[in-house]
Amino acid sequence: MPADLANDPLAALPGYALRRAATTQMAQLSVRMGTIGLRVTEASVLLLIGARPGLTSADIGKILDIQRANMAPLLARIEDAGLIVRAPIDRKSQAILLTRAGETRRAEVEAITNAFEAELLARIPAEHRDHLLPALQALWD
Amino acid sequence: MPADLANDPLAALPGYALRRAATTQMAQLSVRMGTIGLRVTEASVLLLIGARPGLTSADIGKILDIQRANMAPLLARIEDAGLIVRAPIDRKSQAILLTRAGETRRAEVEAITNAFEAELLARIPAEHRDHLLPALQALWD
DNA sequence: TATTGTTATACTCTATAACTATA
DNA sequence: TATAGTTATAGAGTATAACAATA
Repeated sequence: MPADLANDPLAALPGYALRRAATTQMAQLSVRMGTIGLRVTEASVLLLIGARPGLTSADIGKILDIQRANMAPLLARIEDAGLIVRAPIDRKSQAILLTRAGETRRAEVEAITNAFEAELLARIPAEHRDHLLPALQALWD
Repeated sequence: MPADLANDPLAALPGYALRRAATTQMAQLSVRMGTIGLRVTEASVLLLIGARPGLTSADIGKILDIQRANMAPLLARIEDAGLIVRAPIDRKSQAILLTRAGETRRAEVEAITNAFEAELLARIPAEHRDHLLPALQALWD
């Protein structure tokens, strides 16, 4: 059901609209990432590692706002899938790097992401479009 | 961590910013609703029932995009808390109505919501502020 | 002392399937 | 036949606490 001011008194609230827009869009992105066997969070990690190889698990968690405790099983899944390897930095930390298969998968994630982002922006009336990203960035911390 | 274009290549993606902004803001709203013993979804139901008394469980679910199966335990919780009652419409459907205690709680939800929404908008640079709601509504269905 | 990586655990939201009863 | 309400169940994201090992 699209935003319906007449019947839904919550539809006029930016915070509520933010939640509804995010859940709807993320559900759609989840379906697309599912076609290549990835969850959205796993896909976001592949994009980050591709852009910044050598980050540690803790680094990735801080940047993507994922708790260290939740990074462990996430990395285990994409490692089991052969997409990443761990290179020891010292006896405590490990750099996360993409494998060849991981780089291939990352490129697929990038293609899906670019198409998704383009379609998302296309849905927004032109006069509002360029304001979305800066407005959202101001709400994020 | 706020949006950081230099270190987070995902920060320039509107869809990713949408997710981050929504999770951050909803976590904050969740804390505030928690002070009156409610979850965000429960609070949204109280606001809707207050504005449109007599809706059925199925109606509420369709408007708020909550599955019928998930409405059952949600309504059971706020009924057990004495905030709503059910009035039979026929032998199959029930109208959901606020009790006196429910109306009091709804007013508290409204106050929290108004303060939250005002603070949310205040964070957005003025030139972008009025564009957020229409942009989000265009993404929601 | 602080940080890394990990395990265990729990809560919330969301999703589907299946069932009974009634419109 | 379709809809209302419910139960059971599972997947996903998120959160805290606790631990061993190392910086």
